[in-house]
Amino acid sequence: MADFDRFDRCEVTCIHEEAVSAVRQVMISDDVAQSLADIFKTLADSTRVKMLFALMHRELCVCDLAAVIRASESSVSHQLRILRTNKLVKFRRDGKILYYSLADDHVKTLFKQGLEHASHDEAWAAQFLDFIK
Amino acid sequence: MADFDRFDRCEVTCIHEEAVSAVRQVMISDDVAQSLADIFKTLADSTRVKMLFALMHRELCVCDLAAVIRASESSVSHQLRILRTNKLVKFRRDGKILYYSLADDHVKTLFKQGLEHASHDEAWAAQFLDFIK
DNA sequence: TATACATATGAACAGTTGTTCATATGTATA
DNA sequence: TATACATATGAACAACTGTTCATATGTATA
Repeated sequence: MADFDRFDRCEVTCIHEEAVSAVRQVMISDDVAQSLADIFKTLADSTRVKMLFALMHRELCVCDLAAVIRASESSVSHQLRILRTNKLVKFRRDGKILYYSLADDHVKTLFKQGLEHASHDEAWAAQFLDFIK
Repeated sequence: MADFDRFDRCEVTCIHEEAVSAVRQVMISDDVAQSLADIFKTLADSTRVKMLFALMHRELCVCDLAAVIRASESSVSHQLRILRTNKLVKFRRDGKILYYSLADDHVKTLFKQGLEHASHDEAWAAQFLDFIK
């Protein structure tokens, strides 16, 4: 670590010292980088993407969610736990049934940005961006 | 699949048919869900998050990038390939040195949204959101 | 209290991912 | 053309992730 700070690792000969120290000044900590990565990790699975997209439309129970995305209820339940842990969804109970819904609007915004990046100038994303609003 | 479409799987008894078919109407395709998941997957690693955050500040060569985030040059090079493939970074060559930079502003926006979700009412994200602009 | 049922949880397993180490590629300079 | 060096790539391996299957929990109703 001290070695790193002095830029004196002999294997590395091309370092632009000013550039490196300038960027280090503003660099995020490992913890923050990890938190950020964790959010994206939560969204980095097509099953969860489909679940969140469905919940964007309306609240749904576990079993409906499974039917909508054509997945097993067990799988959906496992994934819901991940979404719950990461505060992306909330739920209310009505008898035996749990109704899940989006915790807030962050997911919508993230999906919007994600689709805009994915689509570039392609047209297929237009209707979904439109739906997201 | 026909079974699914008719909602007649005997194991599933709690389906709200109207809800399920309503959401299916607007549901994204598997391909779109996968594309969206792939974008987030690209951002779902703290090494890549740090690399992108560094490149948000200024363009850097592979070796500088490695020094900034304290990772091996080989690892950084592997990760850069992933970022290149997913069109998040671009590069220019100057002699033997390759300078990498962000491909566009989508990453900034995604990080901003991600941090806002992660931070909720916590203060630690303020300076980074401020830096991102 | 017994039964049914919606959902949750745990263990197991295959598939994926990130790092390291060794080696290859491509560019500049002697 | 030979050497140095910045970067890329491939193979190998450990760590992680998502699904399935079996089982548990919790709630309503008979």
